[in-house]
Amino acid sequence: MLSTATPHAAAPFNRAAVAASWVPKSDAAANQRASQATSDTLKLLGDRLSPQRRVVHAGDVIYQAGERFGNLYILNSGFFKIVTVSPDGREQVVGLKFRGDWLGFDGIANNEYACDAVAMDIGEVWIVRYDTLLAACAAQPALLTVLHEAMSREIARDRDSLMSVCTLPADARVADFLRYWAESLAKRGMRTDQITLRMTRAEIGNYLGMTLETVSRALSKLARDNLIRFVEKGRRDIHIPEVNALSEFIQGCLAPAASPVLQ
Amino acid sequence: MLSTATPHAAAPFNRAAVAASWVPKSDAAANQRASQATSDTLKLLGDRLSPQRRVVHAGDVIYQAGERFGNLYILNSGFFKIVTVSPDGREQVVGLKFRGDWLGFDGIANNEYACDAVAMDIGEVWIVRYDTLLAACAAQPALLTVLHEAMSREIARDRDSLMSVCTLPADARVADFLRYWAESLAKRGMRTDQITLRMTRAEIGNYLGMTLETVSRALSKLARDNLIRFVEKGRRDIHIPEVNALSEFIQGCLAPAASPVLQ
DNA sequence: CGCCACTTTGAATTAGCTCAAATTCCGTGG
DNA sequence: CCACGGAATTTGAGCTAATTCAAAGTGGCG
Repeated sequence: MLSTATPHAAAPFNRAAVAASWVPKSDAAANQRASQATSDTLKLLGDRLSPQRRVVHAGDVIYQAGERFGNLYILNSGFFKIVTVSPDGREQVVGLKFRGDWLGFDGIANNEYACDAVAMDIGEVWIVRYDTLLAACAAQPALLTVLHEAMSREIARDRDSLMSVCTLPADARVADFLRYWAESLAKRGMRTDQITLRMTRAEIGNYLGMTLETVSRALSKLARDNLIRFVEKGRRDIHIPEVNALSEFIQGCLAPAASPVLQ
Repeated sequence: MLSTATPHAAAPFNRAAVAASWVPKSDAAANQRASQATSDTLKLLGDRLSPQRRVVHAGDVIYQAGERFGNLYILNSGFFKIVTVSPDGREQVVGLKFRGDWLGFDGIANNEYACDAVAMDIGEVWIVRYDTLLAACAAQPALLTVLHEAMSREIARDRDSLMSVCTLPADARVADFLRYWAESLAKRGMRTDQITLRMTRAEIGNYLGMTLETVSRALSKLARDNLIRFVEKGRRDIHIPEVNALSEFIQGCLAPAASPVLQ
């Protein structure tokens, strides 16, 4: 029971083997609770901060790396990608943002934003001056709680991202990406059976650490296996009959030789 | 000047080509400022919170995934790794912590920790009850500033991690890992010419998304190129004559065919 | 001193990348 | 309304970086 090497990366610890073939199931009740929580939080923020609102269109840049920090942004609707550029010019999509997510936390530490926030669709962001927010938090502890929870969620999510990139083979990474997107929608009360990817294959590949061709091949494979279906013309709309099936597919990628019956 | 494909992953954007061969240099003055800032912050926290202190030894677990959240921890000395386990048993080192870093932010959102914090050496952590901290922050805005800066830094750092894994080939990833470690020490006023890795090759590989053999080969190559030197017996102590040379090496991995003179 | 975990190195294999070409989609202008 | 052109996507074929498997070497610690 020593480190059973995973397909993609070594597993240097001994605990991995424990949770054999348990597959996490999407929990409809939990999603509904989360959806309510998102709405409640947005209502709280809207009421207490009465923030400035801004309608954005695909491609709009809310803030850019290097720009002086001052505002945090709350995404009321639409989809954003977060992009960083290394000093030597490498670009990387490092995060995706959905309704209820905050943008701009990265700017607090050095008083300037560390990345770009780019809208991927029509949407609305709420603009909150950071110092105004802090003042409001002093009077309303509930606001501070909400703020910290948002930062905490972002930290936890970033780690999941790293885990996916480090431990999953390409096909599974794409499946996990779709699962994540669908779950994100489900947690916000949006329909999850049919999703519209607002990213090109190249962007998805960049986010997942693979080439656009590999993304395309992975999607084709998922379609062949009936885990997804391309809707109509255009390959941006994807029908996912059963989100849980994606999780099982990921499992299958990890333990290709394990027979579930024997042993 | 359209997307010049990077060796490891596609570059889906056009901005990448701009910053040609600019290599970020380690800035001694900035490091000294950062070191002072870390000390100042720790002093502030120590004075205002007079936190409970705990000495830890290598292998000690400060908190575990699933455990009820209640405390944040401030690392006064020593080194920690942050490990997450997916539901299906994949383990992943998702972060490294140094003096002045906080641990436990991931627990705020769901009121339970999402990962394990494991000491890699002897050290001391300061224990702060989260609600106590919030109360103190209400009276001392400086504390809140410090808290948010720490969370912000963690978010930014996690993104750098993802960028490294997604855009760099294996050798460069290892070089970047060493550079990151050395820089982290430098920013805290510790000597950086000779560092002691507290991780096995397997752990480093896990953190960087590659196998232990690949880590070993990459380190051997770096030693062959005189970018690092193994100190004495034992391959955990590494001498880095010139941290900036590591950055240049990373550059070289990215643009193997680019001649710096021509064009 | 000897065991055991860690590391190194080699050889063969393969997942994913690069390069290339064909196809589809969508916006634009005739 | 339809033709056209550029961008995105798909798919194939070969190649390469990194993995897997294997074996030998090394060091720390009881």
